[in-house]
Amino acid sequence: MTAAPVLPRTFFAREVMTVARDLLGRHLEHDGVVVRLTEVEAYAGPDDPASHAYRGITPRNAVMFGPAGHLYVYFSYGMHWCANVVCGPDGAASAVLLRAGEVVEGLAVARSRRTTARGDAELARGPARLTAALGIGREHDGADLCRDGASITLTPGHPVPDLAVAHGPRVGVGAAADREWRLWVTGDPTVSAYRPGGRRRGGSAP
DNA sequence: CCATTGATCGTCT
DNA sequence: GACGATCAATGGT
Repeated sequence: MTAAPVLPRTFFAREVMTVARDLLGRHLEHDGVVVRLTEVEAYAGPDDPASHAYRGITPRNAVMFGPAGHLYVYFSYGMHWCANVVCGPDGAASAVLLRAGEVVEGLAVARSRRTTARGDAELARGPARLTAALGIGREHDGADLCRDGASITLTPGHPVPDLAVAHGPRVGVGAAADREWRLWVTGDPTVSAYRPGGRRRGGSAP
């Protein structure tokens, strides 16, 4: 498909917010579908209460503690997969959650993987929808995006100017709500809806 | 358009 | 045993 160059590992081995900002507008490709990233969220390592790395290394989050440029894929709410790109120096355990994008190639394939989508803007609008549209799942946890011949690749795409980048608190996150580490392309219809963090519903019936 | 709720299970306490 | 970095369906304004 696209013959665009893959991003070098040095791109990912920088401070997590810097990488998150630079990921906007870039293209993520896998198995016949290309998505232009429109929304991302930064998560730091053990010092970030909202991060999966907050309580140290476990079997699930082990990839976060490894080298930058690998995919950290986790299982969410018993039915969805979400994908992060590991960032920063090795061991920093920081990562960027890929929250949403616009399908720019492979529309027919993406539609077949997302039959409940109401329109094309909804195909990859949300972290689990994005992985579904691209066909990314558990087998891609730890995938190296920088290796030559990688099945999942991040390519330059089209840069987004500073004026078009908005930021705010992370979606569905209660802890560290003051860190406005969610970045998105202003006004883009493929950006997901905001939902505040905190716990839903309280009581078990007596 | 907005708010609420069930689905469903790996992970960590 | 409780809790999610979520989604889709439902019912109301």
